This record gives sequence, structure tokens and C-alpha cells, in this order.
Amino acid sequence: MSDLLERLRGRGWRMTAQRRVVAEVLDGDHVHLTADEVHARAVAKLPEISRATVYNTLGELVTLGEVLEVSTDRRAKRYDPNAHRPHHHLVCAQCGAIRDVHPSGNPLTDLPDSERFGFTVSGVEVTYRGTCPTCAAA
Amino acid sequence: MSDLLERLRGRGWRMTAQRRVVAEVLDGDHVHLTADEVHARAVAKLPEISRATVYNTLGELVTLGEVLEVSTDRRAKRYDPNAHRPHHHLVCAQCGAIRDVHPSGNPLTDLPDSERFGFTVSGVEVTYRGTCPTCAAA
DNA sequence: ATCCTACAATGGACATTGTCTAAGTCAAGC
DNA sequence: GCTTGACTTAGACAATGTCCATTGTAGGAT
Repeated sequence: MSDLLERLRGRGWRMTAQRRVVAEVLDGDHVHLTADEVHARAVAKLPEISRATVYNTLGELVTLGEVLEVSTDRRAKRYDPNAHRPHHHLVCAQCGAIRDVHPSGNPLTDLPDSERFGFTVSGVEVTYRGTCPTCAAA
Repeated sequence: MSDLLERLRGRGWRMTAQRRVVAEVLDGDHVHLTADEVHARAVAKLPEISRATVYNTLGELVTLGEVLEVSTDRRAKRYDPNAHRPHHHLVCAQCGAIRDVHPSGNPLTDLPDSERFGFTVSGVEVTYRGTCPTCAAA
């Protein structure tokens, strides 16, 4: 993720302690934090960071294409730093655990013209739902 | 949708004016109303219906499997009465218009075992994103 | 190194969406 | 036509997210 900071700086992003902390919190694989979780972890590193700043920064990272918004449940949006490797999500219906998955095939090609209603289709999100091993054992 | 009312009555659902109105509002194809929109249309037919009742009734219809919850944007949940014909959604990124679509192929079979992480996968939601003809023309 | 200034952060009010509760109301069976 | 338990209501509350006026500061200019 450290290259993220470099990329952003190269795009003229003004670097602040708050932004750095938010970017650090988002580092990793299978990371899907809500804005509030990001805020909580950011506060641990930088106690005076405000909620608004976390929301603003997350929004900017999404706009810049460095982070994806995911809403697997219908509560808070989650933020996925793995934006450069297209993937979909597998969600446990019971505990909410999320894994990144890479299906074979391309769902875009599965949508015939007759089902496009004149739309220009540019993307697709796929969410698989099921039960994770831990919840299945319990 | 009138058979819906019959089905529900057969399941021991107590029939009230409020529930009837909510069911009527949800009738149709390509209907994807938010709870508030349902409430607004219900009020037009039955002015004293309360917000809580609309939420309760929608929740019950979802539990009974007669209506699906859809969250295509990250704002309010939408309610799709077309629960008995499996389908996915195509959403305009600009105006939010939603169409029901029926892709060929089954995305479930596109998820290899190696990408299931031990989960028991039971379902999948697909959301196509693009631009509708109206917005493309503007 | 210091100053300037535009951009960023802050905190708190506000908005939206959804849930809960206590009290009143009514559908359906007797 | 009663009774009863399920349904409805209004409004308080909760969770998530947005906005705005003020204060602070990163980074270029001097």
C-alpha cells in the first residue's frame, strides 16, 4: 500500500497525517471495513482525527479509483482497497465474513443484447452468499 | 398480484386495509420502490397509514419470500415484488433506473471450489451497471 | 527558514433510513 | 356481538452519512 501514497502524491494529492493514516488502515487483503471501523482504527493511530475527515478521505479514494465501495449487507458501506485486481465477493449470511473471489468467466458476456434495454453496460458486481466453515460447524 | 393476497390469507396472514394497500402498491413489473416511496403511494390510498406499518409489512413480505430486498445504490433498500422469477438487475449509474434482466448462464457454476474457501454457497446476486438510453442521449 | 494561500481537517448540526415501544384499534373466531 | 391477540399508530430513538463555518496546515514562493 505504500506505493498508494506515492501514486496519490504523484497525482497532486496533498499529503496529510490524516490521509496517511486512513490509507494505512486500509492496507491488506480481504480487508472490507466500514467507515466507522476505519475511523476507529484511525483514531488509535491519530486520536484527533474526525469522522468527517475519514468520510471525506474514503470518498476521495473511491473517486480516484484506489478503493472500492462494497455493500454486501444493507447496513454500512464497506471499503475494499483491492481496487486494481477485479474481483467479486463471497459473504457469509450468518457472521458477515467476506472473502474476495475470482470467478471464471465474465458475467458481462452473459447479458445478451436483448436484455440490455438500450443501456451501455460498463460493469458488473457479483455477490455470492452462503455459510462460512466456522458458522457451518457451529 | 391479487393472488398474492389469497396466498397470504391462506398462510394465516391477518388481512388488514394497510397490508392490502402495501401489496397493491408493489404490484407490477420492473417495480423497485424504496420503503419511503411505498409509504408515499400507500398514503395516497389510505391517508392514515403509518411509516412503521409499511416497514413492518415489507419486512414480513420479505420473510415470507413474496418480495425481494434489492440494494442497487447504497441508499435505501428497494423492494422487488417479482420474487418468483429469479432475475438480476441492470442499473443506470446516472439516474438510478432499474431493469430486471435475465442473463444466460449461471454465475454459481462460475465459482470454482478453489474460490469457495470452504463456504457452502447458496445464492448469488448480480448487478450490472451502465447508462440508460435516456441519460446517454442527454 | 519564513510566509502565504489554497486546500484540508474539525466538530457539530442536520438529513436520511430504519427500528422500537407503549398504547390504542380491529379482524376473525366463538 | 363479544373477546382476544395480533395489528397499527405516533413518535422517540439509533445508525449511517452529509454539510458547513471555522480553524489549521502542506507545500510552493520568497
